[in-house]
Amino acid sequence: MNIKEVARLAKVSTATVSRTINGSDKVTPETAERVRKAIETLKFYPNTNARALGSGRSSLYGLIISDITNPFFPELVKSFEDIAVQYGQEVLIANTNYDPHRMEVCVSRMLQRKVDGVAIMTSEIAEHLIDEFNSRKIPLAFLDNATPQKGISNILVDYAAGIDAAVDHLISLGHKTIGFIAGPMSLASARIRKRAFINALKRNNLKLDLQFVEQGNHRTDGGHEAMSRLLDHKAHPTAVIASNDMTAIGAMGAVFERGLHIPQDISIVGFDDIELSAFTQPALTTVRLSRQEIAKLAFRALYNTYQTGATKGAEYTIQPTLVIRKSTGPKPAGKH
Amino acid sequence: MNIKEVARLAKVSTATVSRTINGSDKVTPETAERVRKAIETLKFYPNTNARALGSGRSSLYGLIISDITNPFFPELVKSFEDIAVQYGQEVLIANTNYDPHRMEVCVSRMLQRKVDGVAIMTSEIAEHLIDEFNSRKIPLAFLDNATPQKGISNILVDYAAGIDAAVDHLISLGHKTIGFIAGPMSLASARIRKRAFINALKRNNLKLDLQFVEQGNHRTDGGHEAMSRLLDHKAHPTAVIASNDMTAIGAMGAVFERGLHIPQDISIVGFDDIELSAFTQPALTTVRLSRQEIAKLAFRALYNTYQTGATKGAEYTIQPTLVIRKSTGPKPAGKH
DNA sequence: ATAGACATTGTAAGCGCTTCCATTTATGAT
DNA sequence: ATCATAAATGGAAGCGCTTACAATGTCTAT
Repeated sequence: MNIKEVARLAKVSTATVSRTINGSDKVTPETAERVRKAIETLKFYPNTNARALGSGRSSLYGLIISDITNPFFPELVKSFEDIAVQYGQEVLIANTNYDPHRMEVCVSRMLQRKVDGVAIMTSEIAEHLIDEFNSRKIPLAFLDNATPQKGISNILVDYAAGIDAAVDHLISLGHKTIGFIAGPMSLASARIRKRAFINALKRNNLKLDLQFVEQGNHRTDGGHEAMSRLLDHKAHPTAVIASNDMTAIGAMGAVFERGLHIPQDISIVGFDDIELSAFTQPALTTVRLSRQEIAKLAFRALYNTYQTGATKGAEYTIQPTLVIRKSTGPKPAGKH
Repeated sequence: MNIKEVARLAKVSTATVSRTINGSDKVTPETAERVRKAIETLKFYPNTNARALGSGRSSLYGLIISDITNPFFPELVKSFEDIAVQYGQEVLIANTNYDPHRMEVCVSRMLQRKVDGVAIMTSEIAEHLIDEFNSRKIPLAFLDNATPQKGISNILVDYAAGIDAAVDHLISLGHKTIGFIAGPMSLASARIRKRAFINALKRNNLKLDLQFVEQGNHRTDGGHEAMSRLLDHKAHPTAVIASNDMTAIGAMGAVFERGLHIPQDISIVGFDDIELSAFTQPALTTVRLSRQEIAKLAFRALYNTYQTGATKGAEYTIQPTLVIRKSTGPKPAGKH
């Protein structure tokens, strides 16, 4: 079953069938109708591989993530696909599994499939791999690229604004001693969040006690351990901000283990607003980072760059927003 | 950059380059080495579209799911990809968004990309769409296909065994009045789970009180409401089994709202063991349904069928296993 | 030295589309 | 009626591979 058979049945040339499929305006409505009917009766599905090969356009956009089982990504993937579908494009997903070596495999897949653009939503990528895309003029869009390059689009997140909102919220609840559980310092975004926290304290004239800035790893276990250490201090903070939600969830577990209550004894704030966060007990107050917005901006940047052949990438900044749920409350009376 | 340039640089024909890429044994090691070096220096990536078109094999396997943001699926997707990679195959993911109409789009994508097989992990699919695959001899693998057909592989889940294990566990903890929150009756698997629950009670000579068999919807809100209704009974069950984890999580929220404690006042058991379940407070005891096993069996069935050209599909049964965490405990003293 | 068998490599015809260019047909101005 | 112009359609080359088949080279047995 191919375009030739359709052409035969519709009594037109293959060129006309192709034009009909692609919605060219150079086909009379009657001819188009005849072709469409032929396609229908033959149950013909145009071969994507042949189309891509013939046209030189794959209509495929790559999306490289760390790991689909990491709760941060599913919503991002879904949003990216939704917007791609709106533009009549398809999506190729690849995950690195946090392994720089696997990034090569991901890039290779993208290159072999001749994608029209790639969104890279995970940090580590070697310079020479970026070059592969550049030399082939394949548009790239990064999330949080620390060292932006000409021609590459970049989605920046205003982490500072998000952290500020969290700190302000806690201050408005009367908290004066606020702790922080940082993410891995190898991650640029984690470093920025930590710094933003320190700056926010300064801005509000709260004293910064470095023993209340603990180190986590953006996973639950790290959050659990860091919070345990925080609680070991006789005068521990009455509120703690975690660098991401998984950390916050781990931290909550540590609080419960000590027989303390959230938010009566201690308030917790996360970052990201993963789906899980609405279902913790109590529901987690967190700084929402809209994956939908990230996906939309990234896709549009890629699409526009590909279509216009632009040589310089776009740059966007996303504002996270505070989502107040049940894990934050007034500073407990009698505490400092 | 194409195979021709590689051939020129390596001073061989394109056929030899192709053979080298595909690991044919009809190439002298020295020649192969020369070709490989040429590929390396030219940074050549073979065009997947051309390969598929030329060979008639796409080496692509489709995976149709409901929605990647549904916590049941990410692990399934990951496992499916992992096993596919092991076999040197690629994966095309499509989601229906629970919309039968979107299923047509998914099928269309699969057909256009000429996939070598499709795993359908979501229920509703119209008969005529199945025919499209059958007539093209594209292997199919279903999860829980209620009406199995010749030529189609089927992964069955022994839901009854899972529910039995949950009931036995609760009985061993002393519970005598056990409630159940069912899933949507439109779902075959939900119907089976409910029936299995009723049978398990019978088998253990526990009296079945139909007012303790509530209706949920496999989402948190349904679980919440159903549990609220259950708790309205003055003599409510001391343990409740939910048809899936999302339901169980919603139910837990309802319990907390009444100021009751889990598992001291009431025990809760879920089904599926989604990632979230290990992080609820308390961690959810649940019946684990291994998505990894499902994915492996489905992929292997498809791959084998495609390779051998077999006309009859395989059938497998998966045994779920009880995962005991913290949401179940001894029947509260003084209760019936 | 020579024929036959076998291993390696090359030639070229597809695979199923898209699209440039040529051709045909319709339209309108003169 | 006639010709220029535009619109619709067709012919065919090409996209980058794979692979059947042909050609070449090597080696052994005679």
